[in-house]
Amino acid sequence: MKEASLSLSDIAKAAGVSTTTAHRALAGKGRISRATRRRVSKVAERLGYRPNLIARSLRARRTATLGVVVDALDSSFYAHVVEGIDDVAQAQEYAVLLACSHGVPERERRLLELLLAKRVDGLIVQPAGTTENAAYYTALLEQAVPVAFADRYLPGVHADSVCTDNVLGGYLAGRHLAQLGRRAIVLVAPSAREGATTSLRERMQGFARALEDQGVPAARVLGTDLPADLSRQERARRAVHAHLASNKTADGLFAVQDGLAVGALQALREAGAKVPGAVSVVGFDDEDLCAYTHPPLTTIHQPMREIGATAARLVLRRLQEGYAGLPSQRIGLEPHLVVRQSCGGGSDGHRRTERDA
Amino acid sequence: MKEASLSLSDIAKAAGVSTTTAHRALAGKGRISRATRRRVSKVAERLGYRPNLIARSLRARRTATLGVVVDALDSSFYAHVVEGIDDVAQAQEYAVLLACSHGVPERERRLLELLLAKRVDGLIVQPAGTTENAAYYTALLEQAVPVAFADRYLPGVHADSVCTDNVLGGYLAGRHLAQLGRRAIVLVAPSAREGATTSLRERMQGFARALEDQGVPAARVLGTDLPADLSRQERARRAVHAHLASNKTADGLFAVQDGLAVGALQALREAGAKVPGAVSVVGFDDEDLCAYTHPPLTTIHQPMREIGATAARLVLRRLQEGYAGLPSQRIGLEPHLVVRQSCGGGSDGHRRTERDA
DNA sequence: ATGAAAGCGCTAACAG
DNA sequence: CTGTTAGCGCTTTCAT
Repeated sequence: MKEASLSLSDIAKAAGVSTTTAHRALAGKGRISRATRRRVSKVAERLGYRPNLIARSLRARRTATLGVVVDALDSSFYAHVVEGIDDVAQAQEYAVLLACSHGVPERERRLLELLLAKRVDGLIVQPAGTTENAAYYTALLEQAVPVAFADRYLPGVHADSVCTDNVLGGYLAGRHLAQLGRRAIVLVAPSAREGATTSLRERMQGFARALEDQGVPAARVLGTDLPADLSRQERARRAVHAHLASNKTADGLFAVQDGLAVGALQALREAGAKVPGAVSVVGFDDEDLCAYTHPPLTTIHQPMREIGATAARLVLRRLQEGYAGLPSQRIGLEPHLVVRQSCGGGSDGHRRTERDA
Repeated sequence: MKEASLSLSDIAKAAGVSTTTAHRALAGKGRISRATRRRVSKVAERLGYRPNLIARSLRARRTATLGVVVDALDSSFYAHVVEGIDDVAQAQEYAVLLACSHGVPERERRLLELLLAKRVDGLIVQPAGTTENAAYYTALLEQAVPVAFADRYLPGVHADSVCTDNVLGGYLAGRHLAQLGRRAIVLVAPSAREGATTSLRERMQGFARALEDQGVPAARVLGTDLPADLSRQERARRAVHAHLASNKTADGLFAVQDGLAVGALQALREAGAKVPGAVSVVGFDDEDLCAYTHPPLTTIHQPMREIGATAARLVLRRLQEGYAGLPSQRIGLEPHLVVRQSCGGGSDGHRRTERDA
């Protein structure tokens, strides 16, 4: 068993030079003779020298590490976003410190403090809550910590952010239902906590505007009275059942998250309402499971990987170009409609996007 | 804008004490008067002092960080595993450095070297390949680096590992098909690369043994001749089509990964073979999408979160109890059969496990 | 109860 | 081309 890891000075000693020389040899810069360089390199290799990046970070005051805090990984949505981040980070030789906040603002703050104490160079976060941490983030920005929000943002906090253009996404959903001739349209509301986020609010706004533009009556909102702790699926299932039970009708339904759409589909099936014959259903996110629901779910696709990659690039840009001059930017990536079979019209099972249409 | 972050000595200065005293005040140990302690704490708080964990790590020779390398996050499987790791890590005040190897052994090694250079205290990895990195891992273990494999292991490498009991999982699948009266059973092979992993080999072994125990003819293996770069779904789809086209029959099918099962289901549907009427299909993993396939997929459930959590605990145990004495252990977590509707027999759509059955 | 000093491993400024 | 020295921020002797 080899002993504790070797330091530069061990290598230097073994090669019979000073640590500075050893450093220059391995870093490959500064004046150094070919010969010494090769000799030192060889010794380092032979001994299995592994530079101590902690020491380097202390000295350099940078860690080449990005901190990432997300709600959770259990929906394919954020897993893809993190992959996008990882891609960009690896390409630029950055590492990623990851933690899940489980949507709890206070926990998020605790995690951010930990990452910051570990001196990450920048932060990418899917912010939980709405106003709880706003002042905290503003303070971070004043300290010139590079922060990029992903998927959601906090109004009034001037950090960079990358989201899907949720207003547009909602609009596409609404227009699609309207153009299919649907007139009695309902919308399944998310939980109060999730519904307070910018992304979900914007989806609903865009949706409402589309109906208005198309001269369709505003959508009735379902499920606002349900308990907070239900799963998305169960929440939607109950909301739709309640609606149907009170003898109300619907020929179009928009769920602002795919998870809700799944529950709605289930309720509709249980109630004997044909989808898409009697009711057209549109979801939002385009999670992996959408291709497998009954019937396959027409939904609004978010470019998940791209969200992560763009957020990472935003942070790295600030790191590389210097923080000061750059104004914060809010980037909205373009969503598109994926037509499957839950709305009628797109009956062949092939995925079709707005562009093809 | 506040200036660059404060050090302990800044706090000390502001409080009119030595850095040693400031340290004792904040660390809350060593002899210190109540008064000084409170005073220093107050100053630190007021100034927004954030300890530099990099410096602490350099000094302490530990980082309170776990390194995690996985194939990818894009199937729900590994996303759940990472969540399990994160849970345990957070509970013990550890952070997680995450990177994706995309199944490439050499990239995996490069990432591990990076994490090690960053001086993570331990490693959790889903090892890519079979023998490519075996010597590398053995060397790491000799250097007393705590390594735990998750989901798969490398034969001959004596690291801790946590996997589903894949032999048992395969066995459950085989027995289920046999007990349903299926006799012409086929097995969809994974790609050569994935098929070389311990987990997939063991699934196939367990499956074969079950058929044998039940007196059912050995399964014909489909798709071994397909190109390497197909998606799982497409691979299975083609394999099944080819089988059917050559006028062979099958009344039972086992796919060693859910992704393959999805493609098989698709091919069967395209060919007009009723599932589960004419053919029973069993998958493996119990990914999120299984509940949504046509028909919902009966599959072998792996305790994903638990795999991650257990691997994390294994590494932490070595960290806390000291490395030396502990022999490596291979942990096999119990899988179970989840009966949905792709096999017949479980027709109510409710999820039923072996235990309930 | 408090402080001075050294050192973790690296890098850069400054000689020579 | 090479070496000496100092210091990143923290913790830990070892005094006082």
